Amino acid sequence: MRELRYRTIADDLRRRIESREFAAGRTLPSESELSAAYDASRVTVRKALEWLRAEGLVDSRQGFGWFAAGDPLRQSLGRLGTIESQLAESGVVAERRVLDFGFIRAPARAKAVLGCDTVLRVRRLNLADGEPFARVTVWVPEQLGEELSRAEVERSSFYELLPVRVGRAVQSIGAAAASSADAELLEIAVGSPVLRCERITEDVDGKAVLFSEHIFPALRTEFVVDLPNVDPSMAPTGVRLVDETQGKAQGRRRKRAQ
Amino acid sequence: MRELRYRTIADDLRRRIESREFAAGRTLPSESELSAAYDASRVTVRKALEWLRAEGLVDSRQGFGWFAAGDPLRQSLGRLGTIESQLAESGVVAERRVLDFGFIRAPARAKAVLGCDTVLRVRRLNLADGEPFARVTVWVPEQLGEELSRAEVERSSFYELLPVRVGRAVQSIGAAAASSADAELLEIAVGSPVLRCERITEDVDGKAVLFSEHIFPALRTEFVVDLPNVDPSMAPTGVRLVDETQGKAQGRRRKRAQ
DNA sequence: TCTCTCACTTGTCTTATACTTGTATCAGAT
DNA sequence: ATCTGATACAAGTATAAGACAAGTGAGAGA
Repeated sequence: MRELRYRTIADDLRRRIESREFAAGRTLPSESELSAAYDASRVTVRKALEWLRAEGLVDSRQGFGWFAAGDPLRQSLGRLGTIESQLAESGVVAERRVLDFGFIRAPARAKAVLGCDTVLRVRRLNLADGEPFARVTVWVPEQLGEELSRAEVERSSFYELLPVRVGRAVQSIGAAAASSADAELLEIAVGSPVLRCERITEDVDGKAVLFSEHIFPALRTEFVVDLPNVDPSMAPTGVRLVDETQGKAQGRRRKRAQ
Repeated sequence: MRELRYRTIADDLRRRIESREFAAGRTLPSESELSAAYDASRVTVRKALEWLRAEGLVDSRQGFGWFAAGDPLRQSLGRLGTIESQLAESGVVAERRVLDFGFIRAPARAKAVLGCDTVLRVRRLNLADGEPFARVTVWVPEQLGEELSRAEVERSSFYELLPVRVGRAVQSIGAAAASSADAELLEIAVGSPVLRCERITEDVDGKAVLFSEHIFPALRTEFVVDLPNVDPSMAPTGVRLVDETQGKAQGRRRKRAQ
C-alpha cells in the first residue's frame, strides 16, 4: 500500500507535538512554513493538521494559527483545573461515599475562611475504580448548605450543586502523616505520608463559598504542575515557607497594611 | 514557532513587578515609555498590561497611570516569587551549603530525563536564617556541568549560572517519608512526612537541561497554587493527578483515543 | 488660598499592513 | 477516483501609528 504523504506528515507532527516541541501559549509553525519545511503543498499540510484535529491533538483559529490542544492558549499560567475535574476526565469510574453529613459549629479555621458560625460539614471518601484515593472534608456556609441533600452530595460534585458562579480558588499543597482514621479509610499504614490539600473556593464576587481539605495517599498520587515559563530560581515555584508561629498571620497582616 | 509579542512583554513586566522593581502603589512607566522601551506600539503594551490586570497584578486610573496592585495574595501564585525571593523579601538570610559536587554515571531516572550517561550531581542544603529548609539534588548534563565550579554553585542558583535560556518546566509534587540522611540534614524525625518535588527544566528549545529533586520538611513548607478561574466545564490544563500504577501511560493512551 | 493653565496620563477610536487560517478552483499524477 | 500541487481570494488576528477625549497633578499667577 502506497503511503500517503499527508499521513506521514501527520505522524511526524504528532511526534513533535507529543514530545512537547510546541509549548503552551505558542502556535505551531504556520501552514506556509510547514509547507516549506516538509516540501509539501499547503493542501497536504492542512490535511495532515485536520487529521490531527480530528484526533483532538491540535486546534486552530482563523487568522491566528494552529496550536496544541492540550495546553490552551488562554491559560494565564494559573488557570489550572481542579482535582475532581481531572479525575472525571481521566475516565476512571469515580465514586463518592459520604461518611458524614451535618451542620456543626464552625471550627476556628473554617470560621475564619468562610465567616460563618454554623457550617455544613461533609466528609467523603472518594474512590476511583473502587479503590479509595482521597478523603475529603468540605465545609459550606450554612446558607448554601441548606440547599444540599446527602444524596446529592454523594452523586455530584459541589461545583455542580452550588447555585453560585465559581471564581478563583487558592489551593495549598502540603505533606502530613496519615492519622489512624485516614489510614484505615485509605487502606494505608498509620503514619505513612499523605498529601494534604486545602482549598478555598470563592465565587465570582470574591466571597468564600467552599473550604475543603483533601487527603491523598502519597504512594498513589502526585501533583504535576506545568510551568510554561520558569522564574529564575532553583526552588520550585509556588512553594511558600510556612512558619507556624507567624506565617499565615503575617500574610494577613501584610494584606491589611496596604 | 511564533510567539505573541504582547505575551512576552507581559511576561517581562510580570517579572519586573514581582521582583519589586515597581514598588506597590507607585506607578509603572507610562504606556508611551514602555512602548518606546520595548520598541512596541502602544496597542501592544496596553494588551500586555491588560493581560496583567486580568491576573490582578496591576491596575490603572485614567490620567494617572498604571500601578502594581499591592495585594500579594491576589497575585498569581504560580508565578509568584520563588521561595528564595520571598525569603529575601521577608528579611531572612538565605544560604546554600554544598554537600556534594561531582561527576557520576547518570542514574537511570536522570539518564532517561537528560539523555546523558555522565552527569554533574550537586547536592545542596538550603538554609533560611541558619535553619535548614530544603535538601536539593540537581543533575546537570556533563557538557553544561563542566562550566560550573563548586563555589559558583554555592553562591548562585543554577538558573543564573547556566548559559541557556530557560523555557518551561514540569514539576511533580508528592509526599514521602524522610530518609534517615534527609532527616538528619533537615533536623526532623526519621520517617516524618516531607514534600518531595521533582522538576525537569527545559531550555527554550525544549531540551532538558536540569533535573532536580527537592525535599522539604512538611511542617515548615507548603505549596500554594492560585487557580484564577475554576471552570469545571473547562478542560484542566496544568495540574494532573497522577496514579503511579497507570497514570502517565494512561494519559498518553487517552490522548490518542480522542 | 484659590483658580487657571499646561503637560502628561489613560481610554477609545480610527487606518494600514503583514500574516494567519478558511475555502474554492483548476490541473496533473498515480 | 483520489491524492497532490499551485493559485487565488475572503476573513480573522496581531501589531503599528496616530488622533482625540477625558482625567490627573503640579505649578504659575492672582
